[in-house]
Amino acid sequence: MAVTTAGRGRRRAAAQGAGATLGDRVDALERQGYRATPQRRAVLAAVLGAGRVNVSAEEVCGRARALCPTVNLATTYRTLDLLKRLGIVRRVIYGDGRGVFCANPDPHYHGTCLQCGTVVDLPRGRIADVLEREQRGLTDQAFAVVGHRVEFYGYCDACRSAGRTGSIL
Amino acid sequence: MAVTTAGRGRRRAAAQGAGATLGDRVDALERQGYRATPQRRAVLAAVLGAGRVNVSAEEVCGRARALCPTVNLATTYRTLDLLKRLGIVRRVIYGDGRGVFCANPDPHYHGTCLQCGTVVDLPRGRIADVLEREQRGLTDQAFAVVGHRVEFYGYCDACRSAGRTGSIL
DNA sequence: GGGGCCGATGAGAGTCATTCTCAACGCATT
DNA sequence: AATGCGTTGAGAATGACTCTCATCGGCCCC
Ligand SMILES: [Zn+2]
Ligand SMILES: [Zn+2]
Ligand SMILES: [Zn+2]
Ligand SMILES: [Zn+2]
Repeated sequence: MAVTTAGRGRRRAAAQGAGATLGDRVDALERQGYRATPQRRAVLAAVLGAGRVNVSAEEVCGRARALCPTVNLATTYRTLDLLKRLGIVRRVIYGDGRGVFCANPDPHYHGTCLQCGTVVDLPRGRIADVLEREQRGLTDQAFAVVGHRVEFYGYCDACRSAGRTGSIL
Repeated sequence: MAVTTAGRGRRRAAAQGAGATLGDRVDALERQGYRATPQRRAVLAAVLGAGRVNVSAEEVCGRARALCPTVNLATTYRTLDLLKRLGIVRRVIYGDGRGVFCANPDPHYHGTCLQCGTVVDLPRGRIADVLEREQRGLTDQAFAVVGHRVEFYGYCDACRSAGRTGSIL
């Protein structure tokens, strides 16, 4: 995959949602007044290309360097933070406090492997509305609940087939 | 509150659950072969005395020092980790990756204040079994789900009455 | 009632992810 | 060419947490 500067403004305006492409995110970036530098394109491509498995900032930086060798870890953090503010990526914290990044625009959950710490996307079921109903009842005079977050844990394919069932928690 | 060395072995054996006291935890500690040193008693008292609001290791250390001035931050971490292994405290990670400790033995949820980061205990509703049913359906060939964690977020009393509604996330 | 044993401790150094600082750079505008 | 400004790389700084190691304090045995 190569990162080019082509394509500005000649794509349909599918900025958000499941069908959004790399170019759409570049457009979104520029529409908000940010420059789509080679570094930012590379970070964007790296995090979008990670697929179902979520990636740490360091991994994103490594993948981005394959597309633009000058990408620096500080720039990676800066860009990921920018993308987070624009709603393009999510930052997920798992059990031991490390952060990973997810560019999946569809509503979904996250599952953390108890053995190796890998964080994968899981399809969304029908929990959300139950949780939303519940969270209204949780509000009392000491705390007003406005949202929630669910995290599942278990074992990834690699760890399961290797018979590893330890726990990092 | 003072931390004494008295009471070993002359309390009823209510080691776990809602009615457990400081002394019960001391017993549990010694029954497993660990010494109930003044430092450990102080850390235990500090984390038990925190109430509904969960506390960071540094806060625990500060509170513990009021009971035993020699308590060190390293000892606080060591003791909290020991208490976690014994099931006496829980470590909760909130949105920005910081850890807080909770000694509430009853099943309950945690709510994080989006403004100040305070983590409070919230009563458990009837979500748990819905989630457990759901998590079975989430298991596929790429990930085996074995558990889950829910975290609510909102605004604590202090921030609400001060009209602060920012977000640390 | 002194000596060894061993778990526990304090102080400080080390680690690791993340953030900050600052001089240099790219690129557009004059 | 000179100016301006958003962006960048390198490295220092931060902050939560962990590790190392010399020392401490009971405890058992003689
Ligand atoms: Zn995701
Ligand atoms: Zn795994
Ligand atoms: Zn709690
Ligand atoms: Zn608050």
